[in-house]
Amino acid sequence: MTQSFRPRIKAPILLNSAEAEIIRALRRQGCITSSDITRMTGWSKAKTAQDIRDLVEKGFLMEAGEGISQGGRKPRLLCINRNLGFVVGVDIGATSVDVALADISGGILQRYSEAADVRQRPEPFLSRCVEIIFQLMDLQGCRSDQILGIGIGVPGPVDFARGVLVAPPLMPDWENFSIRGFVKESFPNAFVVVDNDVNIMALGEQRAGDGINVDHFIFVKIGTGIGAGIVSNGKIHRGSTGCAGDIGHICVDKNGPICRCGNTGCLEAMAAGPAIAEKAVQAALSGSSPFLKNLMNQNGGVLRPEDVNTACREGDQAALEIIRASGQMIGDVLAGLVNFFNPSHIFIGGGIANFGNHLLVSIRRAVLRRSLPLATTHLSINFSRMGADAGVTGAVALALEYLFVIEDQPTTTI
Amino acid sequence: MTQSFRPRIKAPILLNSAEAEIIRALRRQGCITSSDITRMTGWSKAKTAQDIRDLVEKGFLMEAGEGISQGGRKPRLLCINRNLGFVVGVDIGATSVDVALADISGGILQRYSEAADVRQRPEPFLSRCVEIIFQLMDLQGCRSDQILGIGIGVPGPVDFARGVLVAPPLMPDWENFSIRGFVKESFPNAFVVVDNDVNIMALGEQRAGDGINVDHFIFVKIGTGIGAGIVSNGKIHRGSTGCAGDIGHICVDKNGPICRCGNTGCLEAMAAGPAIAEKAVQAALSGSSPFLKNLMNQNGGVLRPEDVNTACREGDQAALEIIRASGQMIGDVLAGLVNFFNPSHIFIGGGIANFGNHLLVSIRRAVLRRSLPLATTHLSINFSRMGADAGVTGAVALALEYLFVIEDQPTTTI
DNA sequence: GAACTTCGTCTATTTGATAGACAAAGCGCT
DNA sequence: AGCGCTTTGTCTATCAAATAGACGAAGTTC
Repeated sequence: MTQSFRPRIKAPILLNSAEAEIIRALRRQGCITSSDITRMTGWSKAKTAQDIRDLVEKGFLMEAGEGISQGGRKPRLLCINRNLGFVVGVDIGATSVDVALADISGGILQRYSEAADVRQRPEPFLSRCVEIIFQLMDLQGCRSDQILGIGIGVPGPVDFARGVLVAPPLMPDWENFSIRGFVKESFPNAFVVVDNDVNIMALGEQRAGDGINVDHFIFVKIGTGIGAGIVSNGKIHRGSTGCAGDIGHICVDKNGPICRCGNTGCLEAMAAGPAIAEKAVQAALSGSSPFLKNLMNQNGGVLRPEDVNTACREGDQAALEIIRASGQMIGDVLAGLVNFFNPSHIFIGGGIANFGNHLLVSIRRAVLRRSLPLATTHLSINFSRMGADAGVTGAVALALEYLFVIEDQPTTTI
Repeated sequence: MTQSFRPRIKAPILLNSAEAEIIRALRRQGCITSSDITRMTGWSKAKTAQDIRDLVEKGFLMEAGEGISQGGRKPRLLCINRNLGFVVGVDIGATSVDVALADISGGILQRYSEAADVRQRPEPFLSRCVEIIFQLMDLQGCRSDQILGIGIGVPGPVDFARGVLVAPPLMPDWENFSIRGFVKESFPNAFVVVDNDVNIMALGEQRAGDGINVDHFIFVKIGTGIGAGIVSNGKIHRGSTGCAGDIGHICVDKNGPICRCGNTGCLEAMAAGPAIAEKAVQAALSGSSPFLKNLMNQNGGVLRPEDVNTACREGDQAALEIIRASGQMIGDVLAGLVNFFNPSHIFIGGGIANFGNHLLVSIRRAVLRRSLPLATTHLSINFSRMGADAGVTGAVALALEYLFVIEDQPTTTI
């Protein structure tokens, strides 16, 4: 054996249920011994040993030295073969792109973010993404054919089965463009999955955040737009055409302003980032907030949503009022969704997530006032603690979910 | 063998996945041959024959004569042993109770409805239900120990795991009362499952109505109250505390009337049966509807929601307006839920379901106006065609779902 | 150093499924 | 009626997967 062992693997990776169980245990625990598996699965020692031998032979597992003795002979440790392959998570936002390179068990190895404008055509945008991926691969010493899965989150309605955007308001040029096809040209061995950005954030929260082991939750992203990722019975709910969670265009006030969707008084038009900035400009111009006026002059006549937050921290009353109003409108909509969906957790993320407690308190108050007691007694509403990581973590998780496919799934209901 | 074969079975019935597959095939097709099973499962003839022998021995299957030849030897037909046991479905409404006795494959054998007042204490109410069940059993010649499963739907929020009502507005005396424990005293062999009435209607629509093979839908019941049964990824979504679907208390107008829940402008307070009747009384008194005034005098000063429907059919403009207003409010709420949940179907049932097209058109129009195009292009909004059957059919399906338990479910995700 | 544990391998055995031979039963054509 | 062909159902030999348990290697504890 003159050359190091490097099996050629192609996605998707088919596993039988026994193999899946072993790999799942390894993902959770990192390192594990053969008799650990025997104990947790109830299999005989021989079967466990045989399955492990097979997985090692196929290149999924490798030995990792000896463990500590439990009062007898030292066990041999097993871990996932991190050189088998890699997965990539891409989180495309309206104004930025986040890329992560991860090993096959979901551990992030390299990470990179940069500003980007999603309104350009998909080809140059995605070419730049691919370039970033190659740079991260170089840093890690990873070849193109070792990329086995790529998960991509995009800020618009996705037809999940086809992997294309349908009528995306932010990025009209992307409509029906095959993101999967374009990316796959550079990574022939990879399985490419495209999903809505909020869905991947929800997935990230479920896999690596506070949403772990939570059966029913809603991840609300508040930024330029407002959207929700939904988890029902432990699974992402995408809806019949894949556009579930589009709560930004729920009506809060029939007599409200006109939204870019054409309707009046949509939540997004009244409570999202641009609306907050617009209200701030008005407060500055009307003189009700000297602080904002000052900030606006410094910024060259423009105010961003973050400026309202800054003003609020400095004790500016008008800014506080703007944030409270936003929180209340969001809370009013969430109250209805809590009655309908009865989640145990609501996680709030996106650019607004660092707006601190004033926003959160307003949201909570509105939800508690308008939801049924049975639905709110055990309801937790909090900012996601994952920050910008939720997106890429979820994109990596999405890639992994579709990279490993379990064969022979028997019928689950009668 | 002097006595006919009657095995003693106790719920829940444990099946392995092969047995489950056979029984599922039999449920669908009614009668089936051994080689049919071979073809649809891909198993060898020997395995199929062996499994069938086992199921016949256990009493689940029985032979049903010979089938027609396919060009060779005649096959022996197999069917489910209908004498093995029975299940019961009970649909408790606010003012009525529906009971059905069904065989083990869900076919309804006997059915009975009567008026009942759910506001009384649970013991006498449920005693009457048990009495009805025994009467249906007598008609069918079925013994008490042959009842293997009982599904019960109740009009209020149910803690599904415990099988008790939690803070039910319609039936406060039932709070925390163990329906399961009470019913099980009369049917020691039965597995008793209690669920919300709207959930069982959704289940009925899914199993025996137009919801078959529909992954994501909402069943909306409009009657004295308004509630929704939710199916996500083909499964009932009950939410974290089991009260999902309580859409009757979503706000439609902050300045609206006070609801019994204490809030203002709830959908239920403005668009459900009592609100319709109340508006009709006002229309009668104000003189805007001579027809309703006439009807009210005939009824002794009282108007029911059905009277508005009658008036509308006769061309009464005020009644039409009342119905349209209700439909619009319901549609406005559903529009938000369509954006959030993206179902492919909405089924409308309950006492209002025979209000005809005016209501439906108003609902559809409101939903289409306020929902996103991607969510509505393939959305169907229709009355449930099951009428009063949805409840009991679903209750029977619920009982069956928990009566048969498939062992050794392997992990489905990695 | 003796007694007891744990770990990992190996063998004999059991269990479950398969392939394919074969007989029974039926159809269609001459 | 007879012949060839098909389908059905049973039986047997065989293969594959999992188990139990023996056994030696390697460690710990007293």
